[in-house]
Amino acid sequence: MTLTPILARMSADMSVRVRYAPSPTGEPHVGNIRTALFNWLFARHEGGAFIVRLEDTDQARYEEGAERAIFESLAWLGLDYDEGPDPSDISRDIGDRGPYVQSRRRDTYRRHADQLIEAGHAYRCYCPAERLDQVRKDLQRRKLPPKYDRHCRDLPDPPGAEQRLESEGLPCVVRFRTPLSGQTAFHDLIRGDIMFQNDTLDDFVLMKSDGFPVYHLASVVDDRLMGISHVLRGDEWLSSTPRHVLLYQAFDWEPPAFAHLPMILGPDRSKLSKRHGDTAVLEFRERGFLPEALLNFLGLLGWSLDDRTEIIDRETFVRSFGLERVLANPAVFNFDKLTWMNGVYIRELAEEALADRISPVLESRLGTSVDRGLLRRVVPLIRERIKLLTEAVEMAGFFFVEGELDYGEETLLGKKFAGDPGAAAHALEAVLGRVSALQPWEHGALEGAIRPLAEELDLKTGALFGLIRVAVTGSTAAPPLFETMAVLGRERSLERLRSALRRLGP
RNA sequence: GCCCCCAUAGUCUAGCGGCCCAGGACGCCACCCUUUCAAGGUGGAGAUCGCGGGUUCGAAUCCCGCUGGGGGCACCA
Repeated sequence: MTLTPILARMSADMSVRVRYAPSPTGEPHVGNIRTALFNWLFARHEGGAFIVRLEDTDQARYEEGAERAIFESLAWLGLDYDEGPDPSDISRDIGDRGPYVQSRRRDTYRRHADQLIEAGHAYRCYCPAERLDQVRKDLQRRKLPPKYDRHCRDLPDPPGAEQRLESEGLPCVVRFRTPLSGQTAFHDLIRGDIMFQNDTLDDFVLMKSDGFPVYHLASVVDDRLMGISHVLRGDEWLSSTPRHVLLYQAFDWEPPAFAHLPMILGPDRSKLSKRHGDTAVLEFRERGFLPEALLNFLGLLGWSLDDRTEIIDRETFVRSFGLERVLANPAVFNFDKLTWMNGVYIRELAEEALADRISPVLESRLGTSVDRGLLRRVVPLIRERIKLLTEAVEMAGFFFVEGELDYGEETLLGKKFAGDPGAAAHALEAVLGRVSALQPWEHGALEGAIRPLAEELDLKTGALFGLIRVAVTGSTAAPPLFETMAVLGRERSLERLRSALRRLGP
């Protein structure tokens, strides 16, 4: 009876707890969400908890609506979390180790900063920004590392000096008193043992003058208070990890396990960012990517199942994922491969399911409502022809629009009838004559009626079919002709053939 | 400038001392299928495993150096 809570606590302490800690400074991009994915996979594989924490301690960089984009990106990819802000109301929490929004934890950070000051691990710094800039510039000009010169580290001794400065209204920051010598080492689950000389570090800021903490303090305090067992984050954090380890030591806390994930690079091999184009997660949704395809692709950036498996579903990922197979080297985001993979997923989707995905895309792009029955018949014609949902617009939009199609005479005539509109008109008339009263109006009958016509007109089948194709679809690339005409229906097909004829003039 | 990380084809990767004069995938090329476009099938080009030293009977695999690339060095995260 007394054992139960102890055992429960022990297993809770030993269980895996990981977090995704984005800051609401914009829409999450794919590199960022890959970190979320690996955290999620690790948590799910280990049967641990996946926690989301909003790191909104930079008022200047805050962007309106960023939280919504974060939650939407996670939801779109199906990365559910166990603890974090309530997406429907950020002022509320899911889970009992919150708040999960750092701006609501300010007194916690203040308390911990004070604690460090009292213990002699931190101090107040009154240097104005201009002085810091000056110092930094000087050092850079002298080709020296741009570090804070520790001007306030040991301020004039008279007791009360600090208070005096404060009462004079001087703003101050709190800095960490970094050891001047020695080294700080830690183990990275992906890279092994890493060591830094303390004298290469400087007295970094813990609390800003606006009362907000800086990342280093906030994340360490939160990771500790939230019971984070493993910190899986991007490689760009590797060089600030010694600072974090030093903080854990100053607090006399056991640090979590660290694993620095390889970064995702743009085509120019620099860290992926907005300037590489459309890298925002939700932008991929706009462009017609399937979340399961993006997830599959991202899961394979820096991790692999074996030497040949490319298509991996969510369950297999969860079952197989492990840090042992995470690579240390960065990966360039290969857009072509993602697009190919998206095509694979589209083809694997059941027709009904694919119709569900395509319908809203068509409706928003075409600006009309899409008839479900018609769409259901169109899907089998295009599913092997599109790699992106948005391609359904070009490939099959003509099924859903009324009125004249938008194409020019040059397209209609193509190479085969170039300069000879008379012959094209003649062929179209022949087709109309042959097909107007055709019974039944279906694929086989249409082909049976039109194919022989080519020979009768002394035309290549390709030439005749091509002409009809443009007339009926408005494009030279479309689904198979007779199926298309069958689905489009007699009236609309004939109408479009007549329209093409009219364009060729008398 | 200093610190740290990384290094197999254009790209993503397999490889953890002999099975590899290196396997898979995207992309590319050719052919087949074919009414266009795709999808599919077959075949192909493409890597002196960044370079140089070691260790070892034997190295893509271990060690060292170099070079190259990336990241960090804010009152940003």
